[in-house]
Amino acid sequence: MNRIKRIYKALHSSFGPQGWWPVAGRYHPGDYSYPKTPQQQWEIVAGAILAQNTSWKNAAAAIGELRRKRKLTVAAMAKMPQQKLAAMIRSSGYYNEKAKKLKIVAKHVIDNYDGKIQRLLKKRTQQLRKELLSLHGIGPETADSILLYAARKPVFVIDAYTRRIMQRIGYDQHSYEELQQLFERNLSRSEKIYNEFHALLVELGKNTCTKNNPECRNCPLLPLCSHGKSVMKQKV
DNA sequence: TACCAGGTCCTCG
DNA sequence: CGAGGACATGGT
Repeated sequence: MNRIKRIYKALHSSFGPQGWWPVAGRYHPGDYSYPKTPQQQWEIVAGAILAQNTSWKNAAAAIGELRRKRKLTVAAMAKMPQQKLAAMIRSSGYYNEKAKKLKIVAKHVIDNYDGKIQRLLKKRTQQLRKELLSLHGIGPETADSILLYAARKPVFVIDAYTRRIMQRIGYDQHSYEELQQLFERNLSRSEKIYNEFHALLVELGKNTCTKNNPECRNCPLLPLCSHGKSVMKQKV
């Protein structure tokens, strides 16, 4: 078994299934049947934008507010005044930028897919990826999150946690594409595995492999990590 | 008080 | 290319 697979196995054994992406307000561990509806697909697309460089808690509060006000739909966001939308998603931070981005994507779906998000998400993976990246406000991580979690395509998502963890373990890849290829080349092309793996990396990055003072003592990757080993050696 | 959090865009060398 | 700044709230 290669090193990447060993990392996955160690994380999965330690943490168990994560149940990403949170849909309908909660996680669904071990249940890969989401999203079940276009409404839920859009919830993931919007969530991916709202979560940009922000804690999930803050993004989730914005999603909750949109749901409460019945604005968590393509049609509602496309026609709502940007300023009004911005006020509703205030908790997610960068609310003016994000309101603009949400409207751009919603309008794109209205103008090109009759407002049906499922039509957009049904396109072939690479074509869809390019189309998403062409929209202002959707970069590689957001595009790949949409591909993996909303469209359920086998695309590995790279985020800040993944970068930090892989760098500490000892990998020298640094660009988005390099890291993505590292994972995709060493794993079966499986949407479920990519889904769980990314979620597990986030779990590790949030609670153990933190930016400052990582808890290497309790890290399931300690035997596989160059940083962890040197830290533990010094501790003695 | 600072720093961090499930990025992206723009500008400048 | 890569570095640096702007965008902004809520938790510790």
